[in-house]
Amino acid sequence: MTSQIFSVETAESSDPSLSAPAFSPLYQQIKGLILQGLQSGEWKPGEGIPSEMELAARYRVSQGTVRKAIDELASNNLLVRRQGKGTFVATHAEQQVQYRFLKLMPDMGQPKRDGPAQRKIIDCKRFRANAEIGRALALRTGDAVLQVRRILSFGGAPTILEDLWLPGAPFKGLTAERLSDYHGPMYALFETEFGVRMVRAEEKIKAVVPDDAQCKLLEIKSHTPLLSVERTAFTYNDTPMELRRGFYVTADHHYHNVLN
Amino acid sequence: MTSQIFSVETAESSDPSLSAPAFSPLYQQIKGLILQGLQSGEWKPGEGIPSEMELAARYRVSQGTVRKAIDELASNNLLVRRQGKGTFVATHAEQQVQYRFLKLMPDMGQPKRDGPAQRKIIDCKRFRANAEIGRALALRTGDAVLQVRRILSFGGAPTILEDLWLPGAPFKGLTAERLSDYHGPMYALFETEFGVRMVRAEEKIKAVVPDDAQCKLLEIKSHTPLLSVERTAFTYNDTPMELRRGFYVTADHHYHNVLN
DNA sequence: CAGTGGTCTAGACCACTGG
DNA sequence: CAGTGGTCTAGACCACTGC
Repeated sequence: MTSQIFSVETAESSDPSLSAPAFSPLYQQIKGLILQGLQSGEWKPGEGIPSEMELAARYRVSQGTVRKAIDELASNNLLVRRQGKGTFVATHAEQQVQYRFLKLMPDMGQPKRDGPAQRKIIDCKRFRANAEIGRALALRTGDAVLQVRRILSFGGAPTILEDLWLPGAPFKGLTAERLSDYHGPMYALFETEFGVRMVRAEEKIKAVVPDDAQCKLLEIKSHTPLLSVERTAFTYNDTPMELRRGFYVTADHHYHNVLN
Repeated sequence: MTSQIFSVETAESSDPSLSAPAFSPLYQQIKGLILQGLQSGEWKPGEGIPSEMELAARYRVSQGTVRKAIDELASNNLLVRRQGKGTFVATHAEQQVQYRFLKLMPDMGQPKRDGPAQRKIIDCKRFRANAEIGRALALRTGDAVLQVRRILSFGGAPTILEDLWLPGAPFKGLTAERLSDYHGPMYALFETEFGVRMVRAEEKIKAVVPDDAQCKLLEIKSHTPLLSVERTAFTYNDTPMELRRGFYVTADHHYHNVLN
């Protein structure tokens, strides 16, 4: 079983020294096939995927090969392995860490945040993408965009003011009411209601001075600096699906990061 | 070769339901042994470790088992694999990314920073640890501590002001002159001159207002907020070896982070 | 108990590096 | 070319879960 099942790496041109050899190990191809199943919705967040033996049979490779493929997907947080039970599609819902992408922690106290956050939706409106939003979300200027503004409070103190921009098409039907009614992480709602799963994100962080509106909403004095956190979140295929600009009050909290 | 070479997991008491089963896979034990070699200095940063086959023979396990051990150490950035050449101890010197732990990027421009940073050592003095420093570095209050203050500039603009605290014992002989003379990352100097390798770090980030001294050193106006980045860096064994408090000017730069 | 993921082995072959 | 890491297989057994 050394032969390639999938017609890859066969692009052997007359001059192999030019252009890429394009060698791709079998397990990478399997990884790609599993990824397709995830994107296509064959297996939904929270559900289990077939056992390693089943997948090995389906793709006609050994168990060790699909194992290595799954290993990588699991280390990318796309799958979750549970010994004795199976392998499951990762989800933002029913996750021990309520906010996987929120790295703001209280200065004192446990990794567990001081109780669940209070969330208040301030605004939720549609408009047409300007150049900046369009670029960030890979849309054309003028395409429909949804903007959400909300405040998160910890222990009663307003701490995070954030604006979100979402592409209008995938999120058709999202309203302030639906956001307010939903209990649980926003990304979990995106999964269950709109079939959009956030997989990865990048953040750019700066220190800024608040404007008057921000001071009022966050109940801070005008000289209190804010942490500006601009996040782009991606679904499968590195498709950007959300732009988010958050302003964090860091009087009693800090952004926590681990470097390896 | 299923039997355990190392006397582990044999602690089978009369009541196995009580206390931990303490089962540890073979490859974890191998990982521990390799780690010992790294800590003890048997293999130094930049050097190569024995080949997988050699290690397999030495530890009396299969190649696949040491392979899995090395895989984990490599994903922890302790080792670097190079196909066809061997496996090497990771080092902060001779690394493509000059500053592995510095996540400040220019707003515009490549991931490559705008040329190498200009570094200026402002101060380097010894004193005795107060309670806070002692706690952070796992020292007793009163133990010798080294404090360094320096400024990093990018393209001529002072951008980072940072204070470092180091335990006095391992860094005996460190002077401002030696720091100034050294070209390359500070952590590389720590490796080659003091045998201290930084493996992991944690950062706590806040937005703060600068004081007068910081304004003068960073050449900024008093209303310019700063990013406060407090880092604890660890060697092997999760031993804290450095406390660092940096203040970043984020007018033209941002702290870049990736979330998975 | 059967089914799942997790470990370990032994051996074959491939891709890359350097002399 | 020999030596290294990288891939793939086949099969055995272990640890955990749930019925």
